[in-house]
Amino acid sequence: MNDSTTRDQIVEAADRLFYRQGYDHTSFADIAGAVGISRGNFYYHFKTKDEILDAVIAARLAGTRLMLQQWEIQGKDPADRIGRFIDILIANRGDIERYGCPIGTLCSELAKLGHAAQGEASGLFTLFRIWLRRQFALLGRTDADALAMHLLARSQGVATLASAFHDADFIRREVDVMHAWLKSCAGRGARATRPPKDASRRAVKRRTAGPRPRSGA
Amino acid sequence: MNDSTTRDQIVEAADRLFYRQGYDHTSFADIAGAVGISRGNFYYHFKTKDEILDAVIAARLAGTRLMLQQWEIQGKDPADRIGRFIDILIANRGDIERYGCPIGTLCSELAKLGHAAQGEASGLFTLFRIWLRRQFALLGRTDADALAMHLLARSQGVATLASAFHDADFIRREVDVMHAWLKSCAGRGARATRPPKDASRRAVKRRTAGPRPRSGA
DNA sequence: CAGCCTCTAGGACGGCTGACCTAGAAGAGG
DNA sequence: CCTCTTCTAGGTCAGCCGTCCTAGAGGCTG
Repeated sequence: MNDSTTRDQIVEAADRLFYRQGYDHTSFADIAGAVGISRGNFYYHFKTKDEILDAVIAARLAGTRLMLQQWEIQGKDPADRIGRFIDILIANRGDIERYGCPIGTLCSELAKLGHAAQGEASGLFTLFRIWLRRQFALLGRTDADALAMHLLARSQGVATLASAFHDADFIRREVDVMHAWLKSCAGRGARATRPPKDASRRAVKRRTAGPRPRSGA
Repeated sequence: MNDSTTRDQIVEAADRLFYRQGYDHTSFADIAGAVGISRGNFYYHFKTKDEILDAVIAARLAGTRLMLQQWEIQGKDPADRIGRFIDILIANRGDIERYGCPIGTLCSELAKLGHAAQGEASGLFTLFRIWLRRQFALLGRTDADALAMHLLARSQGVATLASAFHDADFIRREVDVMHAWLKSCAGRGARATRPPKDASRRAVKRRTAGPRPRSGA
């Protein structure tokens, strides 16, 4: 189990190809060609194509957990951390314009295929959802989960439309709008739903266990 | 040109199957089985699978145009018409929860396949974009196109997440937020995009759509 | 009747798919 | 040297794919 084993190369190539071509449309031959190994060699590392998908999802989960952990450390405050999430759209705008969101398009495809790994794929969204929920809760919002879902949905929509219209500039504009929205969210903390509730509820300072830094990768 | 010709049945079945299973994953045998005709019979009506896709997209375009025209007539004012667009999510929430948005998922798949019909598929979005742009312009907004794209993106994101989490109730909540946002848009004319303050609370009565709003979402 | 057109059924074709097997290379340890 | 384990290459397999062909049913016209 060295650093750049064949297995890792397969997962990496499959990850990239699943993103760019879709899972169903990517064949063993495609991955083999990308890695530079023979077709039949797959059976030693993965018994079925589904196993490759599971490994790809596991790798994405691990990578996402790591990223969120680093944001947790590097971000000055919750608003700053949420801003980093929004800025993913900017950092990846080239790929998003061409292939859409890696998570959203995978979940959509697996849903249409009726694939068993739907739940694991949507777990990628859940990772962001829980993380965002905590950040919004730290801002004093009692509707933190709804805000997390709202922001996730906004990002998804931007990715879908940017891909459909091949318009990376649209991403920039919507990211600005999202940052403005975030500012208005962070400005008034204790506001719960519509009516102005009393501010007796302070920011939830749950020191809940963060995402476990488990999962080998 | 009878009413229920074999060709129409093929297009109708293909439309439904492309939506539920995806274009690439739907075979001639699937469509033939749904219609109840033999596999080889396709070649008389459509020479290639791409031709079926073109016919499906053309049918969706025609249906969407008809729906928008009727909204134009039935809607009392621009804000009311835009509200009807938002309410597609409610009317189709069952399908959206299972299969996502018919337009967005088709565009995503065709983008990954590198299919030539990408442009025609995104034309479905353009239909809504232009129509929404006109409505926002009638509201006195100078940034009508940005608002149209913003609303389209919001709808797309809601559909994607509702499908990933199999949560139709999320659709209801976000639709309420969108209606609130629309209200704040219609209030004053020339202002820039205003984000929603709250992520929950209901404020809208359901509408009874005239034509079946089966496209868009 | 014959002739023509529209439409359908069923099968055949090459090609690609995922799954699977086996021989053997590469390396470690004795 | 040999043996064992780990890993790889190449090939085989049944099965489905989109495409395409042909025979013929059914209707209409003359």
